[in-house]
Amino acid sequence: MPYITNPNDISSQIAAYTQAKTLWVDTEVADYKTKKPRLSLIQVLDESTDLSGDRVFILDVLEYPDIADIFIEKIMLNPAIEKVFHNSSFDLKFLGKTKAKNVICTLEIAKKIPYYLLPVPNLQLKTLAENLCYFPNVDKTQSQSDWGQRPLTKSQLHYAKMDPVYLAHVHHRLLQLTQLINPNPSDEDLTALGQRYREIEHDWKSLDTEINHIKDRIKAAMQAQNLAESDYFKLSSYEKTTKKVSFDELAKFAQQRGINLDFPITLTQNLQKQLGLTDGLPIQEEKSINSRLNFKEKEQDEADDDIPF
DNA sequence: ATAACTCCGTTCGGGTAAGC
DNA sequence: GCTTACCCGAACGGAGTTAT
Repeated sequence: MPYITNPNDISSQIAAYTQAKTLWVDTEVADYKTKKPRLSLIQVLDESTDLSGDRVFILDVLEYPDIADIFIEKIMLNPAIEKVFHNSSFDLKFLGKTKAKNVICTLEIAKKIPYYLLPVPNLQLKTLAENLCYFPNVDKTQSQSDWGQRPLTKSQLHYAKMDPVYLAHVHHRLLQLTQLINPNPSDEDLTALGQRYREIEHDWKSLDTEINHIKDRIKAAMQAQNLAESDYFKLSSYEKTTKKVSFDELAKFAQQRGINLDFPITLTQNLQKQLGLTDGLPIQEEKSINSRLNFKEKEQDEADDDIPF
């Protein structure tokens, strides 16, 4: 685990990384609660199979923002290098913002995977590392420590080194799951999918209706008992203001003020009924095709009404 | 504290099926 | 054949999550 503090060494390490295909990257930020947070560390891993963190380089850029800028220019803005982060939107605030190219976010990937394939209470890196990759005892206690102090403690450096390791393994497993959930629709086995649907339909209906029933009861109960909070739930409410005006008044108003209100209004069935004949109205029709799944109750009997033998 | 993003609850419109 | 009930998707806005 090389911990590099010398600006020249950091620069040459950055130069070496320009040849990489994929980099797993994490940052630590000091004073993140203040108005002027400072980038403290950039941790980089270029070999996803590393389990120990031996190949992680920790670049200490706290005193060298210009070196961080070199990292941004040579690595972050380079579309040829794939950069993997967890919750990349946070790190990108310090590493190139919207100008960064070819950035992968494991949090975003994880969000796209349905719960039944990734049944975890949250999608924090620690949780994914433990549940998806079976890393024991992932320590996140240093996460909110003082990254502005020097020297950094041993456990801070250990924490900093391990994050890219977790990241690379989580990334690998997420890619596997992603492949699993994105089959080619043309190749799908509709019989197998239908059978699976039948298998779980009963449990799904039972659970779904019970969950909703319970929710409704809890909501009604908390409202009746005037509770904003119970052991398990918070009840929030907000006021919603909807402003309405009669169509006539609106038209008059717009005309008087010379306001251009030339935008289309949907003629709902209700409106059409009220209008009656709409001859002379330049109505534009937009057609859309919506498809919808309908279940067959039974296996269909071989049709006896369309095949004449 | 922040920013980006998705989730969740709600409402609305339109379409289909059930019921008479 | 007509009305009613229900379901689905779209749209909207607040809540929640994630990193340090």
